[in-house]
Amino acid sequence: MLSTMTNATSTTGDTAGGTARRAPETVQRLIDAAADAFADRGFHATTTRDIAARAGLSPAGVYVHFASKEDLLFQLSHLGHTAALELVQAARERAATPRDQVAAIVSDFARWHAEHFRTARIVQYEFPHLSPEHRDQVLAQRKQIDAVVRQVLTAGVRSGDFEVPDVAGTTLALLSMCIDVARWYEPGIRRTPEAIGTAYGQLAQRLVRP
Amino acid sequence: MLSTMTNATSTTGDTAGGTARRAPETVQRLIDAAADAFADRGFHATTTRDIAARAGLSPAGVYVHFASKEDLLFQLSHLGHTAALELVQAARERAATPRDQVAAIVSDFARWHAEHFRTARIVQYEFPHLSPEHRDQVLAQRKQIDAVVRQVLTAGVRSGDFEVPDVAGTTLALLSMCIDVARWYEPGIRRTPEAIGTAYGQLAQRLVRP
DNA sequence: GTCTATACCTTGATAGAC
DNA sequence: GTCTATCAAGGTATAGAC
Repeated sequence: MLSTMTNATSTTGDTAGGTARRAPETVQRLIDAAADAFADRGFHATTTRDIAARAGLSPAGVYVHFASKEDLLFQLSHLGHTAALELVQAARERAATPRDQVAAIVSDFARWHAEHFRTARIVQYEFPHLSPEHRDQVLAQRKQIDAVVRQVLTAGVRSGDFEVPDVAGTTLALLSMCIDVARWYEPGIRRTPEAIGTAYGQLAQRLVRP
Repeated sequence: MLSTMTNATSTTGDTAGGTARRAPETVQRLIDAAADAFADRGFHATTTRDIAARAGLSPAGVYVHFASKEDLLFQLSHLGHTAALELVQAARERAATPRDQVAAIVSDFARWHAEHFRTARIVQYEFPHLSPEHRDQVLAQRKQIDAVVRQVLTAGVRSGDFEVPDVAGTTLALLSMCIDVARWYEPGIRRTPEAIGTAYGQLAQRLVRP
Protein backbone atom coordinates (compact mmCIF):
# COMPACT_ATOMS: atom_id res chain seq x y z
CA MET A 1 0.00 0.00 0.00
CA LEU A 2 1.64 3.16 -1.11
CA SER A 3 -0.45 6.15 -1.97
CA THR A 4 -1.99 8.07 0.87
CA MET A 5 -2.88 11.17 -1.07
CA THR A 6 -6.53 11.92 -1.56
CA ASN A 7 -5.85 14.25 -4.43
CA ALA A 8 -2.77 12.55 -5.76
CA THR A 9 -4.30 12.46 -9.20
CA SER A 10 -5.10 16.16 -9.31
CA THR A 11 -1.86 16.86 -11.14
CA THR A 12 -2.83 14.40 -13.84
CA GLY A 13 -4.77 15.57 -16.87
CA ASP A 14 -5.08 18.72 -18.91
CA THR A 15 -3.97 22.02 -17.49
CA ALA A 16 -5.80 25.25 -18.17
CA GLY A 17 -3.64 25.97 -21.19
CA GLY A 18 -4.71 22.77 -22.83
CA THR A 19 -1.29 21.14 -22.68
CA ALA A 20 -1.60 17.53 -21.65
CA ARG A 21 0.62 16.98 -18.62
CA ARG A 22 0.83 14.11 -16.17
CA ALA A 23 2.89 13.50 -13.07
CA PRO A 24 5.66 11.21 -14.27
CA GLU A 25 5.43 7.80 -12.74
CA THR A 26 8.82 8.14 -11.12
CA VAL A 27 7.83 11.34 -9.35
CA GLN A 28 4.73 9.64 -8.01
CA ARG A 29 6.81 6.71 -6.80
CA LEU A 30 9.15 9.09 -5.00
CA ILE A 31 6.24 10.92 -3.40
CA ASP A 32 4.71 7.69 -2.21
CA ALA A 33 8.05 6.40 -0.96
CA ALA A 34 8.74 9.59 0.95
CA ALA A 35 5.23 9.61 2.41
CA ASP A 36 5.70 6.10 3.73
CA ALA A 37 9.14 6.82 5.12
CA PHE A 38 8.34 10.16 6.73
CA ALA A 39 5.14 8.82 8.28
CA ASP A 40 6.88 5.69 9.53
CA ARG A 41 10.02 7.12 11.00
CA GLY A 42 9.76 10.89 10.83
CA PHE A 43 11.50 13.39 8.61
CA HIS A 44 14.87 13.48 10.31
CA ALA A 45 15.12 9.74 10.85
CA THR A 46 14.47 9.15 7.16
CA THR A 47 17.44 9.10 4.81
CA THR A 48 17.35 10.08 1.19
CA ARG A 49 18.92 6.70 0.52
CA ASP A 50 15.89 5.05 2.10
CA ILE A 51 13.48 7.07 -0.01
CA ALA A 52 15.42 6.32 -3.16
CA ALA A 53 15.54 2.60 -2.38
CA ARG A 54 11.79 2.47 -1.70
CA ALA A 55 11.20 4.17 -5.04
CA GLY A 56 13.56 1.78 -6.81
CA LEU A 57 16.13 4.43 -7.62
CA SER A 58 19.77 5.06 -6.82
CA PRO A 59 20.51 7.60 -4.08
CA ALA A 60 21.23 10.21 -6.71
CA GLY A 61 17.92 9.62 -8.46
CA VAL A 62 15.99 11.69 -5.96
CA TYR A 63 17.73 14.93 -6.94
CA VAL A 64 16.64 14.78 -10.55
CA HIS A 65 13.07 15.37 -9.41
CA PHE A 66 13.36 17.21 -6.10
CA ALA A 67 15.78 19.89 -5.00
CA SER A 68 16.28 18.51 -1.52
CA LYS A 69 14.83 16.28 1.15
CA GLU A 70 13.02 19.28 2.59
CA ASP A 71 11.53 20.03 -0.82
CA LEU A 72 10.06 16.54 -0.83
CA LEU A 73 8.59 17.15 2.61
CA PHE A 74 7.09 20.42 1.46
CA GLN A 75 5.41 18.91 -1.59
CA LEU A 76 3.95 16.20 0.60
CA SER A 77 2.84 18.64 3.26
CA HIS A 78 1.30 21.00 0.74
CA LEU A 79 -0.63 18.26 -1.03
CA GLY A 80 -1.84 16.91 2.30
CA HIS A 81 -2.99 20.27 3.60
CA THR A 82 -4.81 20.94 0.36
CA ALA A 83 -6.62 17.63 0.62
CA ALA A 84 -7.57 18.28 4.24
CA LEU A 85 -8.85 21.76 3.52
CA GLU A 86 -10.92 20.65 0.56
CA LEU A 87 -12.34 17.87 2.69
CA VAL A 88 -13.70 20.13 5.42
CA GLN A 89 -14.99 22.64 2.89
CA ALA A 90 -16.83 19.89 1.04
CA ALA A 91 -18.27 18.59 4.29
CA ARG A 92 -19.62 21.98 5.21
CA GLU A 93 -21.22 22.48 1.82
CA ARG A 94 -22.74 19.02 1.90
CA ALA A 95 -24.81 19.79 4.99
CA ALA A 96 -27.43 22.49 5.42
CA THR A 97 -27.76 23.18 9.16
CA PRO A 98 -24.98 23.95 11.63
CA ARG A 99 -25.86 20.77 13.49
CA ASP A 100 -25.36 18.63 10.41
CA GLN A 101 -22.34 20.64 9.33
CA VAL A 102 -20.48 20.06 12.57
CA ALA A 103 -21.21 16.36 12.41
CA ALA A 104 -20.17 16.16 8.75
CA ILE A 105 -16.94 18.08 9.22
CA VAL A 106 -15.77 16.28 12.34
CA SER A 107 -16.82 12.93 10.96
CA ASP A 108 -15.01 13.40 7.66
CA PHE A 109 -11.96 15.01 9.22
CA ALA A 110 -11.55 12.25 11.81
CA ARG A 111 -12.10 9.59 9.18
CA TRP A 112 -9.50 11.17 6.93
CA HIS A 113 -6.93 11.14 9.73
CA ALA A 114 -7.44 7.39 10.03
CA GLU A 115 -7.81 6.46 6.37
CA HIS A 116 -4.87 8.61 5.30
CA PHE A 117 -2.95 8.40 8.55
CA ARG A 118 0.41 8.51 6.77
CA THR A 119 -0.31 11.77 5.03
CA ALA A 120 -2.05 13.05 8.15
CA ARG A 121 0.99 12.35 10.31
CA ILE A 122 3.16 14.31 7.94
CA VAL A 123 0.63 17.14 7.84
CA GLN A 124 0.28 17.34 11.60
CA TYR A 125 3.61 16.26 13.01
CA GLU A 126 6.33 16.93 10.42
CA PHE A 127 5.04 20.43 9.81
CA PRO A 128 7.59 21.99 12.25
CA HIS A 129 10.47 20.63 10.21
CA LEU A 130 9.62 22.68 7.13
CA SER A 131 11.78 25.64 6.25
CA PRO A 132 10.43 28.96 7.57
CA GLU A 133 9.17 29.99 4.12
CA HIS A 134 7.42 26.72 3.47
CA ARG A 135 6.05 26.66 6.99
CA ASP A 136 4.43 30.04 6.48
CA GLN A 137 2.84 28.90 3.27
CA VAL A 138 1.32 25.84 4.90
CA LEU A 139 0.30 27.78 8.00
CA ALA A 140 -2.08 29.80 5.84
CA GLN A 141 -3.82 26.58 4.82
CA ARG A 142 -4.05 25.47 8.44
CA LYS A 143 -5.74 28.72 9.40
CA GLN A 144 -8.34 28.18 6.70
CA ILE A 145 -9.23 24.78 8.13
CA ASP A 146 -9.61 26.30 11.58
CA ALA A 147 -11.76 29.10 10.16
CA VAL A 148 -14.25 26.70 8.58
CA VAL A 149 -14.96 25.00 11.91
CA ARG A 150 -15.08 28.25 13.84
CA GLN A 151 -17.57 29.77 11.40
CA VAL A 152 -19.88 26.81 11.69
CA LEU A 153 -19.80 26.95 15.49
CA THR A 154 -20.48 30.68 15.40
CA ALA A 155 -23.40 30.19 13.04
CA GLY A 156 -24.82 27.49 15.29
CA VAL A 157 -24.58 29.68 18.35
CA ARG A 158 -26.29 32.55 16.49
CA SER A 159 -29.14 30.34 15.31
CA GLY A 160 -29.55 28.88 18.79
CA ASP A 161 -28.75 25.35 17.66
CA PHE A 162 -25.58 25.27 19.76
CA GLU A 163 -24.56 26.27 23.23
CA VAL A 164 -20.81 26.82 23.18
CA PRO A 165 -19.20 28.74 26.03
CA ASP A 166 -15.95 29.30 24.13
CA VAL A 167 -16.06 29.08 20.33
CA ALA A 168 -12.32 29.35 19.74
CA GLY A 169 -11.52 26.83 22.46
CA THR A 170 -14.14 24.37 21.30
CA THR A 171 -12.92 24.68 17.71
CA LEU A 172 -9.47 23.78 18.91
CA ALA A 173 -10.72 20.86 20.98
CA LEU A 174 -12.76 19.43 18.10
CA LEU A 175 -9.81 19.65 15.73
CA SER A 176 -7.54 18.17 18.40
CA MET A 177 -9.74 15.12 18.76
CA CYS A 178 -9.53 14.49 15.04
CA ILE A 179 -5.87 15.31 14.61
CA ASP A 180 -4.82 12.96 17.36
CA VAL A 181 -6.41 10.09 15.47
CA ALA A 182 -3.40 10.15 13.15
CA ARG A 183 -1.15 9.49 16.14
CA TRP A 184 -2.85 6.35 17.44
CA TYR A 185 -4.52 4.89 14.36
CA GLU A 186 -2.93 1.98 12.58
CA PRO A 187 -4.39 -0.40 10.04
CA GLY A 188 -5.77 -3.61 11.47
CA ILE A 189 -7.14 -2.22 14.71
CA ARG A 190 -10.71 -2.99 15.68
CA ARG A 191 -12.17 0.37 14.69
CA THR A 192 -12.53 1.15 11.02
CA PRO A 193 -11.91 4.68 9.76
CA GLU A 194 -15.59 4.93 8.95
CA ALA A 195 -16.63 3.88 12.46
CA ILE A 196 -14.20 6.40 13.94
CA GLY A 197 -15.70 9.13 11.78
CA THR A 198 -19.25 8.28 12.76
CA ALA A 199 -18.40 8.12 16.46
CA TYR A 200 -16.51 11.40 16.43
CA GLY A 201 -19.25 13.16 14.52
CA GLN A 202 -21.70 12.15 17.25
CA LEU A 203 -19.31 13.21 19.99
CA ALA A 204 -19.06 16.61 18.35
CA GLN A 205 -22.83 16.99 18.33
CA ARG A 206 -23.00 16.02 22.00
CA LEU A 207 -20.36 18.61 22.76
CA VAL A 208 -22.19 21.57 21.22
CA ARG A 209 -25.83 20.77 22.00
CA PRO A 210 -27.56 23.23 24.33
CA MET B 1 13.74 27.87 31.80
CA LEU B 2 14.94 24.33 31.93
CA SER B 3 13.16 21.81 34.06
CA THR B 4 9.90 20.45 32.78
CA MET B 5 9.68 17.45 35.07
CA THR B 6 6.95 17.48 37.65
CA ASN B 7 8.66 14.81 39.68
CA ALA B 8 12.21 15.76 38.88
CA THR B 9 12.99 15.87 42.57
CA SER B 10 11.66 12.42 43.26
CA THR B 11 15.14 10.95 42.95
CA THR B 12 16.39 13.36 45.56
CA GLY B 13 16.31 12.43 49.21
CA ASP B 14 16.46 9.23 51.16
CA THR B 15 15.77 5.93 49.54
CA ALA B 16 13.97 3.11 51.32
CA GLY B 17 17.23 1.67 52.53
CA GLY B 18 18.06 4.84 54.38
CA THR B 19 21.06 5.71 52.23
CA ALA B 20 21.06 9.37 51.37
CA ARG B 21 21.25 9.70 47.58
CA ARG B 22 20.70 12.66 45.30
CA ALA B 23 20.72 13.09 41.57
CA PRO B 24 24.08 14.69 40.81
CA GLU B 25 23.70 18.17 39.52
CA THR B 26 25.36 17.27 36.23
CA VAL B 27 22.90 14.48 35.57
CA GLN B 28 20.02 16.87 36.22
CA ARG B 29 21.54 19.40 33.84
CA LEU B 30 21.84 16.74 31.16
CA ILE B 31 18.26 15.64 31.67
CA ASP B 32 17.03 19.20 31.41
CA ALA B 33 19.18 19.87 28.36
CA ALA B 34 17.95 16.75 26.60
CA ALA B 35 14.34 17.55 27.49
CA ASP B 36 14.65 20.97 25.91
CA ALA B 37 16.40 19.67 22.82
CA PHE B 38 14.14 16.67 22.20
CA ALA B 39 11.00 18.75 22.74
CA ASP B 40 12.28 21.53 20.51
CA ARG B 41 13.58 19.58 17.56
CA GLY B 42 12.70 15.94 18.10
CA PHE B 43 14.86 12.99 19.04
CA HIS B 44 16.49 12.35 15.68
CA ALA B 45 17.15 15.99 14.89
CA THR B 46 18.92 16.43 18.21
CA THR B 47 22.62 15.70 18.37
CA THR B 48 24.44 14.51 21.45
CA ARG B 49 26.78 17.45 20.89
CA ASP B 50 23.83 19.79 21.22
CA ILE B 51 22.72 18.17 24.47
CA ALA B 52 26.26 18.30 25.85
CA ALA B 53 26.66 21.94 24.92
CA ARG B 54 23.34 22.91 26.53
CA ALA B 55 24.47 21.13 29.69
CA GLY B 56 27.85 22.86 29.58
CA LEU B 57 29.79 19.67 28.89
CA SER B 58 32.05 18.38 26.16
CA PRO B 59 30.54 15.93 23.66
CA ALA B 60 32.10 13.03 25.56
CA GLY B 61 30.66 14.18 28.86
CA VAL B 62 27.25 12.72 28.08
CA TYR B 63 28.51 9.15 28.05
CA VAL B 64 29.81 9.26 31.60
CA HIS B 65 26.22 9.48 32.81
CA PHE B 66 24.15 7.85 30.08
CA ALA B 67 24.84 4.81 27.96
CA SER B 68 23.48 6.30 24.74
CA LYS B 69 21.25 8.97 23.30
CA GLU B 70 18.37 6.53 23.38
CA ASP B 71 19.04 5.85 27.06
CA LEU B 72 18.61 9.55 27.71
CA LEU B 73 15.32 9.51 25.84
CA PHE B 74 14.14 6.55 27.83
CA GLN B 75 14.92 8.14 31.20
CA LEU B 76 13.05 11.24 30.10
CA SER B 77 10.13 9.28 28.75
CA HIS B 78 9.90 7.12 31.85
CA LEU B 79 9.99 10.07 34.23
CA GLY B 80 7.37 11.86 32.15
CA HIS B 81 5.01 8.91 31.99
CA THR B 82 5.34 8.39 35.73
CA ALA B 83 4.46 12.01 36.34
CA ALA B 84 1.45 11.82 34.02
CA LEU B 85 0.16 8.62 35.57
CA GLU B 86 0.51 9.94 39.12
CA LEU B 87 -1.30 13.07 38.02
CA VAL B 88 -4.42 11.34 36.78
CA GLN B 89 -4.46 8.98 39.73
CA ALA B 90 -4.25 11.90 42.14
CA ALA B 91 -7.03 13.70 40.26
CA ARG B 92 -9.31 10.71 40.51
CA GLU B 93 -8.68 10.32 44.23
CA ARG B 94 -9.22 14.00 44.84
CA ALA B 95 -12.81 13.89 43.60
CA ALA B 96 -15.64 11.80 44.96
CA THR B 97 -18.24 11.45 42.18
CA PRO B 98 -17.65 10.30 38.60
CA ARG B 99 -18.79 13.71 37.41
CA ASP B 100 -16.16 15.49 39.48
CA GLN B 101 -13.57 12.84 38.71
CA VAL B 102 -13.90 13.26 34.96
CA ALA B 103 -13.62 17.01 35.28
CA ALA B 104 -10.62 16.74 37.60
CA ILE B 105 -8.75 14.24 35.46
CA VAL B 106 -9.30 15.98 32.14
CA SER B 107 -8.63 19.37 33.66
CA ASP B 108 -5.37 18.33 35.28
CA PHE B 109 -4.23 16.24 32.35
CA ALA B 110 -4.86 19.02 29.84
CA ARG B 111 -3.21 21.56 32.10
CA TRP B 112 -0.17 19.34 32.52
CA HIS B 113 0.19 19.04 28.74
CA ALA B 114 0.39 22.83 28.55
CA GLU B 115 2.43 23.56 31.66
CA HIS B 116 4.94 20.78 30.95
CA PHE B 117 4.59 20.81 27.21
CA ARG B 118 8.24 19.91 26.67
CA THR B 119 8.02 16.75 28.71
CA ALA B 120 4.58 16.07 27.29
CA ARG B 121 5.83 16.29 23.73
CA ILE B 122 8.52 13.77 24.50
CA VAL B 123 6.03 11.52 26.24
CA GLN B 124 3.50 11.65 23.42
CA TYR B 125 5.52 12.10 20.26
CA GLU B 126 9.03 10.72 20.81
CA PHE B 127 7.66 7.53 22.29
CA PRO B 128 7.91 5.65 18.93
CA HIS B 129 11.65 6.27 18.81
CA LEU B 130 12.37 4.22 21.93
CA SER B 131 13.97 0.82 21.56
CA PRO B 132 11.46 -2.04 21.49
CA GLU B 133 12.26 -3.04 25.08
CA HIS B 134 11.95 0.47 26.42
CA ARG B 135 8.83 1.05 24.37
CA ASP B 136 7.15 -1.97 25.95
CA GLN B 137 8.02 -0.75 29.41
CA VAL B 138 6.52 2.67 28.79
CA LEU B 139 3.51 1.20 27.01
CA ALA B 140 2.49 -0.44 30.27
CA GLN B 141 2.36 2.98 31.89
CA ARG B 142 0.30 4.36 29.03
CA LYS B 143 -2.25 1.60 29.46
CA GLN B 144 -2.60 2.47 33.13
CA ILE B 145 -3.44 6.06 32.26
CA ASP B 146 -6.05 4.89 29.81
CA ALA B 147 -7.48 2.49 32.39
CA VAL B 148 -8.02 5.24 34.96
CA VAL B 149 -10.18 7.26 32.57
CA ARG B 150 -12.05 4.24 31.31
CA GLN B 151 -12.90 3.10 34.83
CA VAL B 152 -14.27 6.48 35.76
CA LEU B 153 -16.47 6.57 32.66
CA THR B 154 -17.70 3.06 33.36
CA ALA B 155 -18.52 3.98 36.94
CA GLY B 156 -20.40 7.06 35.80
CA VAL B 157 -22.45 5.06 33.32
CA ARG B 158 -23.29 2.49 36.02
CA SER B 159 -24.37 5.14 38.48
CA GLY B 160 -26.45 6.88 35.86
CA ASP B 161 -24.42 10.09 36.06
CA PHE B 162 -23.16 9.67 32.49
CA GLU B 163 -24.59 8.73 29.16
CA VAL B 164 -21.74 7.43 27.03
CA PRO B 165 -22.54 5.41 23.92
CA ASP B 166 -19.00 4.07 23.60
CA VAL B 167 -16.80 4.07 26.70
CA ALA B 168 -13.57 2.99 25.01
CA GLY B 169 -14.03 5.48 22.18
CA THR B 170 -14.91 8.34 24.48
CA THR B 171 -11.92 7.55 26.69
CA LEU B 172 -9.73 7.80 23.64
CA ALA B 173 -11.35 11.06 22.51
CA LEU B 174 -10.97 12.67 25.93
CA LEU B 175 -7.31 11.69 26.14
CA SER B 176 -6.78 12.86 22.55
CA MET B 177 -8.11 16.31 23.34
CA CYS B 178 -5.63 16.65 26.19
CA ILE B 179 -2.66 15.07 24.44
CA ASP B 180 -2.99 17.34 21.45
CA VAL B 181 -2.53 20.34 23.72
CA ALA B 182 1.17 19.51 23.84
CA ARG B 183 1.30 19.90 20.07
CA TRP B 184 -0.15 23.39 19.80
CA TYR B 185 0.63 24.94 23.16
CA GLU B 186 3.52 27.34 23.46
CA PRO B 187 4.36 29.81 26.22
CA GLY B 188 3.08 33.30 25.65
CA ILE B 189 -0.19 32.44 23.92
CA ARG B 190 -3.39 33.99 25.19
CA ARG B 191 -4.64 30.95 27.05
CA THR B 192 -2.92 30.01 30.29
CA PRO B 193 -2.41 26.36 31.19
CA GLU B 194 -4.87 26.80 34.02
CA ALA B 195 -7.54 28.26 31.72
CA ILE B 196 -7.00 25.42 29.27
CA GLY B 197 -7.46 22.91 32.08
CA THR B 198 -10.66 24.52 33.30
CA ALA B 199 -12.12 24.77 29.81
CA TYR B 200 -11.28 21.16 28.94
CA GLY B 201 -12.69 19.87 32.21
CA GLN B 202 -15.99 21.53 31.38
CA LEU B 203 -15.93 20.20 27.82
CA ALA B 204 -15.47 16.71 29.22
CA GLN B 205 -18.49 17.10 31.48
CA ARG B 206 -20.58 18.33 28.56
CA LEU B 207 -19.47 15.31 26.57
CA VAL B 208 -20.61 12.69 29.08
CA ARG B 209 -23.75 14.24 30.53
CA PRO B 210 -26.97 12.35 29.86
C1' DG C 1 16.79 10.56 -16.60
C1' DT C 2 19.46 7.18 -14.40
C1' DC C 3 23.55 5.41 -12.99
C1' DT C 4 28.38 4.95 -10.37
C1' DA C 5 31.49 7.24 -7.76
C1' DT C 6 32.55 10.30 -4.52
C1' DA C 7 33.09 14.86 -2.07
C1' DC C 8 32.36 16.75 2.14
C1' DC C 9 30.31 16.90 6.52
C1' DT C 10 28.13 15.44 10.78
C1' DT C 11 26.92 11.79 13.57
C1' DG C 12 27.12 8.62 17.91
C1' DA C 13 30.38 6.82 20.54
C1' DT C 14 35.23 5.58 22.40
C1' DA C 15 40.31 6.01 23.96
C1' DG C 16 43.25 7.66 26.99
C1' DA C 17 45.45 11.77 29.37
C1' DC C 18 44.60 14.38 33.42
C1' DG D 1 34.39 12.87 36.03
C1' DT D 2 35.84 15.78 32.55
C1' DC D 3 38.55 16.81 28.88
C1' DT D 4 40.86 16.57 23.84
C1' DA D 5 41.33 13.89 20.07
C1' DT D 6 39.62 10.75 17.13
C1' DC D 7 37.22 6.83 14.88
C1' DA D 8 34.02 4.45 11.85
C1' DA D 9 29.74 4.98 9.88
C1' DG D 10 26.49 7.13 7.56
C1' DG D 11 24.36 11.67 6.12
C1' DT D 12 23.00 15.07 1.96
C1' DA D 13 24.13 16.36 -2.19
C1' DT D 14 26.95 16.73 -6.61
C1' DA D 15 29.94 15.39 -10.83
C1' DG D 16 30.15 13.31 -14.86
C1' DA D 17 29.62 9.00 -17.78
C1' DC D 18 26.06 6.79 -20.34
